[in-house]
Amino acid sequence: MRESDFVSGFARGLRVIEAFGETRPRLTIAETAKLTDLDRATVRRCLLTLADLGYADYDGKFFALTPKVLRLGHAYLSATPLPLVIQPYLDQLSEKAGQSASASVLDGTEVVYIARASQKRVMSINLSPGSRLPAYCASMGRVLLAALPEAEARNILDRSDLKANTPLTKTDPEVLMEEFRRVCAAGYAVIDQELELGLCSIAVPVENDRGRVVAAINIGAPAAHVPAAEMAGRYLPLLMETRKALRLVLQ
Amino acid sequence: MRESDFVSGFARGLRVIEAFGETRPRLTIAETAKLTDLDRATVRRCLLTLADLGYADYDGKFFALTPKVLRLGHAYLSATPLPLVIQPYLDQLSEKAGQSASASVLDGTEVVYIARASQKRVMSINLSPGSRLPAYCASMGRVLLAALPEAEARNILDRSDLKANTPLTKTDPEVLMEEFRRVCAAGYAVIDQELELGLCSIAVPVENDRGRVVAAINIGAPAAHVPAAEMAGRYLPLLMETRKALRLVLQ
DNA sequence: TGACATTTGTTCGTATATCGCACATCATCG
DNA sequence: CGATGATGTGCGATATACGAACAAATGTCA
Repeated sequence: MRESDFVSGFARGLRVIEAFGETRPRLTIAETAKLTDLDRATVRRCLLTLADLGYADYDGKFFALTPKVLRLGHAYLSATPLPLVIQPYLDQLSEKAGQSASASVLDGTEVVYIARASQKRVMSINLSPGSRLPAYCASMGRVLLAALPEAEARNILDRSDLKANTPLTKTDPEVLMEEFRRVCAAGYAVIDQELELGLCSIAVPVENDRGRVVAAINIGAPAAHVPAAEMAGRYLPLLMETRKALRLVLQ
Repeated sequence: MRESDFVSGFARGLRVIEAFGETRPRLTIAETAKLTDLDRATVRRCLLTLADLGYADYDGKFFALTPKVLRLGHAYLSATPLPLVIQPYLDQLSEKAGQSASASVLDGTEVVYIARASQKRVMSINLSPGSRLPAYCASMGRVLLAALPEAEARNILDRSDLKANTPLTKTDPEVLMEEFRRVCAAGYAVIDQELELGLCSIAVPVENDRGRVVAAINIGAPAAHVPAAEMAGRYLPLLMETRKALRLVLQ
């Protein structure tokens, strides 16, 4: 691609949108400039453009995104058949298992939830389509990374912030790579409270009819209710069944 | 705002993103140009920029959005405390009612779902945060429109495509305006299969501690299970209770 | 099949719009 | 009041959009 085939004004604007998020509901021009590392004048023009298009509100001091920006993300969710196709299977899976079931894809070092069927319980995880988790310590992340060529998986690990969310979190790249090989061979991954204490999950990859891994599905359960050792015995058959059904419908 | 405070390259790029969606997973340059009414060369630059930034994939012929664009919409969901605060209340509400509960805000002529707690049932509605419904025929839309000054509500109706989704859908602007006045006085709205046959719902507005309407919450139920006439009797107390609790925590 | 018409993708020159800097202005606070 | 930090603005250098022309692919019809 030639350099002139790049619209830097557009790229700068997208960076401005991403500056919002994670407890940053309202930003001033100067704050946004610092976060994006762009010139204040540039940021100002982008923010005023967003406001003019209705993607942001402006009270003269603070800018805040409006629900209209959801259209941008929604363009992906509604344009991609994947979430729509997977949802009913997920609903069924969740009902049969009596636990929450989710589907996700890989984006860089993170898994992104594209669909979810949650069970109403006392301990409920606050996840919904669009939510992100670090791939290295999530069950779906493990199967998605395990499906990649080793070099790619290692590259993603290198770029990941491998921190111990709990005392059980595996953070050593070598240990993780070994785990990926095990997951690849077994066809599923179990996480025992590596993301959050008290939470276990089990995931399997989902392939399309050509055998390419296009997503992962998982079942999450409270460790107090289902010990990690029992996850596979209880839920693997259900997951495998769903995986097989999806393989037939995903082109 | 001066004309020079508008970054048209950015605005054009956002239009390109929105061109995807609704059964348009993959677009060529020429298709996108037609949809956005932009020059092919301009569209090409925008799409290549998206691909370069990882927001889109390009196979030499078709462009497709990647999960990364969800970050843009997610910037709103995670930056706005509203969805996060409302979710646990919604979970509780859904559990007590034994039906799906949702929260939404108004965006133009549509309501946008910002949180949802769904019950696993045979007949389950496929809605999630980011989903959109026309406001005029949705229960949450009715209470949100009813909370606006009459002139504004009428303006939105004028801009709406008032079509009869079912034989029960109200499409006459005068009838709807009258309905808004009734909803405003009663403090809740009931929809009897106006959006889809077999689906009833009831909604109430949610105010912050200063009394401003910031969202709406609703409960949806199969008409076969709960006739519209029984919705208020069964669910209004629960909704009012949730509304009252939210009013205390929303600043 | 082959010739023609149509559509699509790409390149290029130039008029125009945007960027980033420097400076002006304004508000806040010790 | 001066210092600090924020927003608004004018201007030259630079980057981008537009339109047209070209190249390549695709479709059409005899």
